[in-house]
Amino acid sequence: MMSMNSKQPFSMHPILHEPKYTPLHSSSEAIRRLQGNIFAGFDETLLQRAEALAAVDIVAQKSHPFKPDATYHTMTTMTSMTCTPTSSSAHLHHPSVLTSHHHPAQHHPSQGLEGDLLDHLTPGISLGGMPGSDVCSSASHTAHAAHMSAINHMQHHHHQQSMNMHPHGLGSHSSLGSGLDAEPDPRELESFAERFKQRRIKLGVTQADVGAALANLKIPGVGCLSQSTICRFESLTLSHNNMVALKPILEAWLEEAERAQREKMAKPEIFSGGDKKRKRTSIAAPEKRSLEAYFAVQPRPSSEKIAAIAEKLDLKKNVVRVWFCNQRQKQKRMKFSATH
DNA sequence: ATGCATGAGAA
DNA sequence: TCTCATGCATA
Repeated sequence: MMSMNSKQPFSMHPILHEPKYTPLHSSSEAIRRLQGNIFAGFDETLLQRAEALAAVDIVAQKSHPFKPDATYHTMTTMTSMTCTPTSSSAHLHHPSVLTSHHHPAQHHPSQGLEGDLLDHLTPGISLGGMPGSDVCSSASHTAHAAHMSAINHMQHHHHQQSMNMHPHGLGSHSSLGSGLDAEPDPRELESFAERFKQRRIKLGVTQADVGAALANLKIPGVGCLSQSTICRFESLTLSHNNMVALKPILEAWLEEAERAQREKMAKPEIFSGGDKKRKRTSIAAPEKRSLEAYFAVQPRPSSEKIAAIAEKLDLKKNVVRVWFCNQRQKQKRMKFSATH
């Protein structure tokens, strides 16, 4: 409820780089690896089991008469990219992001299983036989044809600023010798996020407003952010690093906004005064359950496996691949993750 | 508030 | 190809 978006920032990626990296919840990664390793030898069994579970779920909840259709396409819209509502401002476009390095050495653990695992996938096996529910079928993937590219909004030049700028007071610094970060403290982040939200609301500003207003701060490398990102920041559903990187920026905005308000209050009474839309695939519940089951046993399926799963679920391979990517990301986010 | 998607950069 | 930060579209 709430959140009225009225404006959509055009936005570009701010380049928040972040030199520091917190040991990240080693737990999730460890878990991942563990799963991979542990299950390595039992793939088949587990998969079957996952399947079975998924199937059970399907049966148990087949309540809907039909499945809503998978993708909707909406296209054509004019691009109304208004970025800064309050004041015009074009921001720069920065390619870089906050990449923290630390590659978790991706181990593709044992993926050598397959063979026929996918053979049992039967997501749609509806035992109870419900005529009208053909759960997994209607995959109406509309062909996407050519997509992307050409998306170059205005701007451009400069690129750089890459990952290591600490000149400003944005992150880190003070890394003398030990080069370790400042406050990877989750508690601090959590409380800040909460205070931020409260103060923001007190100011009567929406998440979208905040995102758009960031561009007005003119912080080098920082353009506007979307309502989504602000929302995620407040709800701590961003990666730890992302939270750490965004905190100083939002903090700066908050102070500036409160300062401006005080100023206004102090005074007597002045004032007076497209194109194509992206389509969002909707994965039906049954398919989603199957995906989750697979994810439980193998969070990082090989390309082949992904293809097989996609086929079984009647989804596009890319959709399945992206789903796994997003699922992994989700798992790494803060909130209740193992870190707390 | 969240699901699915894009893109840059790193492996 | 994966990860990560982020966004559009939508519930």
